Amino acid sequence: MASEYPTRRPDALTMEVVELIGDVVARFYADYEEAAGERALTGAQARLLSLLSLEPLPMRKLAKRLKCEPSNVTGIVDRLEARGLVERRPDPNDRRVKVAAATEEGRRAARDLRESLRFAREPLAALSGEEREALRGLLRRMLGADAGPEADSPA
Amino acid sequence: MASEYPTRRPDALTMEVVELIGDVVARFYADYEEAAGERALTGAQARLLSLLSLEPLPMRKLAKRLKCEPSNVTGIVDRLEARGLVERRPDPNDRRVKVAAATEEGRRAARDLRESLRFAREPLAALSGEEREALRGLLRRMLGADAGPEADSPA
DNA sequence: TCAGTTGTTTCACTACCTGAAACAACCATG
DNA sequence: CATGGTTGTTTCAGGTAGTGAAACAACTGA
Repeated sequence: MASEYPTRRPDALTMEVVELIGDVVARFYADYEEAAGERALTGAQARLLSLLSLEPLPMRKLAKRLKCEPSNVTGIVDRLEARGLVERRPDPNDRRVKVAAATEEGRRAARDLRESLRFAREPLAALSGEEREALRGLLRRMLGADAGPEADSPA
Repeated sequence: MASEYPTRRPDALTMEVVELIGDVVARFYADYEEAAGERALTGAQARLLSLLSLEPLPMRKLAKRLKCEPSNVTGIVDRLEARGLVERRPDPNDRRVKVAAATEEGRRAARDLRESLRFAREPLAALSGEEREALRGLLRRMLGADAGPEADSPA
């Protein structure tokens, strides 16, 4: 699936774009952490809460989505639960599984967070509507290209 | 300098682009961590080493570049130094400061890492040269828009 | 029934990260 | 040149994130 020539160096234009993407990533990441921090959340907590604000998920699936070990999710959910942002529910179909769900307050916090992403407004504001559409198209193709590792439902 | 109406919700197109950027960020970040991991480096170690592969830097400046506390840098440099990838040198002009510098092996590791970023090749490979140029332009404008916080030299 | 599997947690361990305090070296001023 | 303030680095305590192994309960299939 991967490149046939893993050591071939990309051309200058590609390298420059990679550099720029790296900068954007750094900016976005920093802004995200800061927005989370303003709500006394860590980045990991914010990411988990964002997932749960869409739909409740069992611990196991949370771990898969966050690409980490289930034992790690336990701790993050513990801390969010202690603050009343998340709760654990039993799964009626399988008494082993605990379904983590955002509470009303948790959903509110997640919405707040999403809407406060400064990065969304400021740098993007420099682009016209047409340019944003062009950017959307390019990003979609980048992401679609290597087919996101969606090994989720066929588990 | 920021938006006048911090709570105004962005339009749908903007939100979608933000979503896509988020996805790109997640992909890039994961790939970066993985590439680092393959060389037995953590993400933080890899980022610090990348900086030092360009030029030696005093601890204080490293902290500024990494946007973290100097006390944190101490530990990361400690671990890299223990592995021979980085060394601390005295600053002839100021006996208080320690200048961290990548060793030959450290520079090699950083170059390796940079060239192995899969994200550089695969998703970008889906774009034509023209599209890459367009993307470069858009990213540049996004980053230039809010003037990167370059409070570095006037320190 | 009972062996194997799966979902969650606990535990030990490492790394990251912050803030406060210690310490050395610099610098300015009297 | 003494001395007090500042700056650069480290140490420490404390909390979060992350892994991997082991424990445990509950499910599943033979």
